[in-house]
Amino acid sequence: MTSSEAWLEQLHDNGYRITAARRAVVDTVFGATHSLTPQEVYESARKKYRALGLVTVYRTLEKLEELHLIQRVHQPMGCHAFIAAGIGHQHLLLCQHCGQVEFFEGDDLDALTRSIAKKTGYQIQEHWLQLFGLCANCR
Amino acid sequence: MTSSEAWLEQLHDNGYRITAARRAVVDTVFGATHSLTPQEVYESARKKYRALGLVTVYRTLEKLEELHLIQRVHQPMGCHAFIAAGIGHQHLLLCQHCGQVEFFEGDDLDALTRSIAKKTGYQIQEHWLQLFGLCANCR
DNA sequence: TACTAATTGAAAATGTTTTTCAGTAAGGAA
DNA sequence: TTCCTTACTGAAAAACATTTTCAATTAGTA
Repeated sequence: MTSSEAWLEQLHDNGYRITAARRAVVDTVFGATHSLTPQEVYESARKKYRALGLVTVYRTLEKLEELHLIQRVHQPMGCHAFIAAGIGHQHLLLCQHCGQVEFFEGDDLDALTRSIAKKTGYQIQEHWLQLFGLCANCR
Repeated sequence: MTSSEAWLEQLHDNGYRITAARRAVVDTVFGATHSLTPQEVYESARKKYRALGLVTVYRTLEKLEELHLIQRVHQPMGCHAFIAAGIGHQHLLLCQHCGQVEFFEGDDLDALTRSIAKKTGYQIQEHWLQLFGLCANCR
């Protein structure tokens, strides 16, 4: 089941209720190919559910992030946008022109990590890797 | 010359004036081993120059960033802190316990980049890599 | 030393996110 | 179905963060 219904089910399974407001937010963020700020989610989701309040957008995004269904996207211009989360260990690839977001996996940073750990004395626990460029359409 | 004087000189060379307020901010950020938010810079720099205003901190950080003397640090908890910039192509290593920031270089992501470019059709132009862990003292 | 334009801090304005609150409604239990 | 508890809602207010405005000050050159 790969649809926004699965997200709603996840919310329900975690004791959260399914409401019209949440449906609108979930439908908006699920399957978006660009990252969206709370304000952008609000504007878009309100087309589906007119009475939606911005506060509910913040609250719903918070819960979706907590359940790892969405994740924050970090960019030079700002870090307030969200995108549906990748599954497992994945990294982001961002188009600098149109803003499209893609995931990729298969980075092997073990050698690098070991080398840095040895050099610095750090015990490395996590890494962030993000690529920026131009997507097939924009190049 | 590796001192905060060099930063002041850079400011001067770019047509900015050197003032007591700027000295206090520069002295605070230069050589800090942890990233600092504007508020933290303000609190610390005010010990050196009591009359300093928060607005001037924002304005000075803006100029230092513009001259690539400092850079923004992105973290899960927030992206509003700054640290003295690395020289050339360097990446960040952050201690999750004490917040210490270190730089490292020598990442070779060419193979990965080429592979992702081929797979996705992207023309990759830039990358962000950041490692998180525990520093020698905190582990 | 004098002058001009950049810089200053305070206050106001703007923008974003969180909290408060009273009314509403989801969804399990009967 | 109906009832009941409790989560959820939007609006307004509050809390924060950042930027703009402005009149007074001061750096740095002529």
